[in-house]
Amino acid sequence: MEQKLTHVIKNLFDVDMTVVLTRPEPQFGDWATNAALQLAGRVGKNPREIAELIADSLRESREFSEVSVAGPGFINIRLGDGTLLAALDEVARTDMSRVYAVEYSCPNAFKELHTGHLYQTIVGDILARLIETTGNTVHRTSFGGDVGLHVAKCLWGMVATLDGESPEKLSQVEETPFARARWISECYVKGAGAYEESDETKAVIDELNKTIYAFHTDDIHDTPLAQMYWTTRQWSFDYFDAFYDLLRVDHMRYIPESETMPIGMSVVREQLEKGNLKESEGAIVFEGDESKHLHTRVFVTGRGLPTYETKDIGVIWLEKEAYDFDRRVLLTGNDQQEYMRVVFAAAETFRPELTDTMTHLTNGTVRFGDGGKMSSRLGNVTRAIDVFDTVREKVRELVQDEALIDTVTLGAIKYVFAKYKLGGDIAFDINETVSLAGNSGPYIQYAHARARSVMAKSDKAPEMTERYALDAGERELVRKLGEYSDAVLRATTDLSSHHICNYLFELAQEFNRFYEKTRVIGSEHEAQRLWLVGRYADTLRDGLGLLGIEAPTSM
RNA sequence: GCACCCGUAGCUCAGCGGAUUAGAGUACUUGGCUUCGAACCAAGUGGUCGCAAGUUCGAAUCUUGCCGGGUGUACCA
Repeated sequence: MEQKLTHVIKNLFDVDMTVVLTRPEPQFGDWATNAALQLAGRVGKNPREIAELIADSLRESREFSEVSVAGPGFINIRLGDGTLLAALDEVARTDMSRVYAVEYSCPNAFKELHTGHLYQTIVGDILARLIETTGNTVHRTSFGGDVGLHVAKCLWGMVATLDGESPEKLSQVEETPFARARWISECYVKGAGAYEESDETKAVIDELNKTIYAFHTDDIHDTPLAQMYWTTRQWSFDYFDAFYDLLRVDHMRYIPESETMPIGMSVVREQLEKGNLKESEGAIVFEGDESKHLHTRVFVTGRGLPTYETKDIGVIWLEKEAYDFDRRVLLTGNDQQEYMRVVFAAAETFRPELTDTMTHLTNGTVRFGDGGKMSSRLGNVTRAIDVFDTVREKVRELVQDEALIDTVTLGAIKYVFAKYKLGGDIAFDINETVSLAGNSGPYIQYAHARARSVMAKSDKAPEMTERYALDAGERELVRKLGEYSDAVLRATTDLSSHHICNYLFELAQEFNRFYEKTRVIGSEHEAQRLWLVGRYADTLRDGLGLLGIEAPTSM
């Protein structure tokens, strides 16, 4: 389409321009362009005049059933039914064939996943899939701390809880990944409290912190404390996997801090020698550039300990080594935006080939609705599992089939996180999330199931030919179906899933309008209409699939 | 102080490579199921797109300045 218009314009006015086509209101046509208005200045003619010339030229083609000029000079184009139907099979996806590292979720070991992780895991999973569908290779990674003060507090809490450095007593803890994570979390709370309360304990925990580092640097596995550490560390990893299974998302490679730290440290030593890092007040820092609004950040503290900057550099190096990525996409909370700018700037200084290969996306925080009854019951929920369980309880009231409860629960949760543009805070209203009405996951799932059920009721074979004359309702539906690839393209180029949600919802509404006034089964056009219903159901299924949401055939 | 993000209907949000009459959901009002799944559909109420200038034939969209909210700003992550 665009090319055809570009060609026409070139012929008429000898001007090269990229024509932008938009989807206007149905009353205007299937496509519209304001090219004539843009040309007016360059050609020195009245825009309506230009538009008429272009329109005349387009009218010669059989593809268009109607070309009109409206308003100040818009060209509205209506396609012939055959062309409209044929366009459904045109896929506007580009094969990029690049290698991507996509990093998201990033929970710390020895802690439970909270709401932010839930949001980020789901969004990250969708982003990775979107990148993959455009023909790229994707390596999913997640990065978190398995060493550090939070681990020391936790380990101290374990010792206190078990009344000694007794790894054998760990068998007292209930043997499921979630129960173990819960227990570890309780130990952390105990340790964190003790750390604040007494200076003596604080000193002990600080010492413990060093001991834990030594478990890695000196490869210590046999002391009772080391056994406790390595065992519960593995519990943490098992818990992450269990959670990702529960969410039915792809697993990512978990890269623990202990692994990136030595890499980061060696980069720091190397860059200190090259002069890219400087010593300042006893610390090793990357000096910011005022003109670029980059602030100075510490890479190694005055006490010789690496900061997260160093560990993050380590992750980048490790991923580059492991995957030789062409591009790297990182998803974090938006509080890390400025911090990451500095890390990226440092990475690009150290290794210029990385310049412009890394993208940092940020997500806002999940806010819970206030005022509603359900939200007050949720209270100050921050654990991911609590959100999951609460939504599941609500779904249980509405879905009878036990086997579908998790599917619908995940449909609701994933959709509500996917439907917002990335970046802003999102309001999480429990009632709206599980509501099967409105722009929600279950609404789309239900719409799909309903369409499949209509299909199942007929014994005729769906059939469509390009010569079939569409009636008004059918035509609207076909037009909307044709916008699917646009929505996917927008989502992949913007790396934002909300375009898909908006589209799927609009499509479902369009279908419901069609279905309301059009008889399918028993109609003389049954075969063609079944074909449309099938096409519609497939589109819903594929779109939900991109969002990582299953589309059951009945519910 | 400086930097970044945000400000669109009562609420939650799309739209922002300028363009035909600013859209959805929700809430509220009304109408529609003895016929394919009404978790639906139709109609209505509701907005000086934070404010003010500027660029343009044309600005929610681009520029600048304000106001308001959030976040970050050297040894935490």
